[in-house]
Amino acid sequence: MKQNPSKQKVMKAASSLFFLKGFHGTSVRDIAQKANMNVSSINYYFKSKQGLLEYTVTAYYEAYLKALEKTLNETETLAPIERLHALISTIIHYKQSNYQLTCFIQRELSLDSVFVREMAVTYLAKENYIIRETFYNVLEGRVKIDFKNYLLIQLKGMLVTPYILHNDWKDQVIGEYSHQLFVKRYVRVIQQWLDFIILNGMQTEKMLAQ
Amino acid sequence: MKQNPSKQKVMKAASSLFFLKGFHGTSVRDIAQKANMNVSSINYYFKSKQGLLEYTVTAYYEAYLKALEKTLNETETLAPIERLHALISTIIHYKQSNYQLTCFIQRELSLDSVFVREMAVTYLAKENYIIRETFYNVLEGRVKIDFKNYLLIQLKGMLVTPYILHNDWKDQVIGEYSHQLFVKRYVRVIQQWLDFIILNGMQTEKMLAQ
DNA sequence: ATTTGTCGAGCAAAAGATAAAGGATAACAA
DNA sequence: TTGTTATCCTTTATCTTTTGCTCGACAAAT
Repeated sequence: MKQNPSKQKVMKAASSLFFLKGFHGTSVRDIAQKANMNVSSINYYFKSKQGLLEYTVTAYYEAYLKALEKTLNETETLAPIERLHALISTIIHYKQSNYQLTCFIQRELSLDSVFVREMAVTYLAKENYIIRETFYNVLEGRVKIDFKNYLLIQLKGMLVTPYILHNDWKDQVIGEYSHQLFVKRYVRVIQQWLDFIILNGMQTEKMLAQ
Repeated sequence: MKQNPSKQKVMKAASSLFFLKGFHGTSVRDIAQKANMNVSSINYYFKSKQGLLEYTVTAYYEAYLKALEKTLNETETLAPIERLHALISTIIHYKQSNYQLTCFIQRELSLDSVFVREMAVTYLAKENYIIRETFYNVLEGRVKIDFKNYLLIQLKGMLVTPYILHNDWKDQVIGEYSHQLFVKRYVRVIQQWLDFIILNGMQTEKMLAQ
């Protein structure tokens, strides 16, 4: 996937601005200026502003899903819980190494547009499937079906929280903040929660049944 | 806080559209059309599009903080954990009863603008203070300081997750979905997590210290 | 009769997009 | 070497639509 350097330059500038101002809040002129590039060049490469968005987001998700599948393949022999741990680690690593795009996409995904719906069908469904199956394999027999949903959402929430509350986050973790350290610690926080879920599944379920 | 009905009509239409399309993705004409109202009237009432935004968001947060403080006052005599439970319940209730605005504001808060920074200083700081103090009172002596941060973020993440992953959410909870039931269940999921944190504080801390 | 609210028309700026012309580069033939 | 052609990229200038907002007229209410 070697890329045209100009194209890359535009995508980088766009990601940065989309992250700060949102898609509609960013003009093609802004992007052109930030990338030291001409407006027409951007339209030449990406056809339109929408095209730039689609190209960038698609590239993000293609690489993301590839990473998830790679992890699944490499952990086929491991126990379900180990596999889930590995998957979580991969997810957080990828998101962290594409920080701005992750935040931007997460935000934009909650909008209502044809593009978002297309992404949902093409990529989110797949991501959801992978996470769900891997997670449910761990829960197997420990928790009632209708309660699994809540736990799954809780897990997914943890996977996106740092990229939504990123303002809070930076305030809190200031000083010791670094990507590596963050990833290491946060992955462990999630895994800790997981272990709790597995051990206490039965009790939790009882409480909720009221 | 009795309001002008026209003003209310505009705010309702705006909330709905901002929720779907975002602030920059919504034009004043869209809002006017949805509210069966003239563009000029909107500018008459709110001075500008930005004014409409500020008015709406401010009203949201004023009522929100008022609700939080009311809960704090009403639970002064209770144990810290009970107090936190009550606070969480109030938060989720309020967010759920202003669903679209909650989703919209949560999304827009991650943008970079003077308005967001103003909101952060005026309201988010206060909200954060309330949640943090109430939460830390519960953790008192159970967990090391630098680990508290992670737990606080995790808690805050749970409080916003439903309003960020609302697409996933509706897919998952379909059928049994209703606001009351949701609130009841979700609050309990969080409280369950809390109980775990308190009981296992020491162990968790050890694991993370590595 | 004065304040308050509503409306249609329209302006000026911004934003998305395109057209057309001009390099640069490489392949190829004279 | 030199000239021709084709392709890819960049730039300048321009077009069109959208958007935020105002103005002045008119109506309603107090």
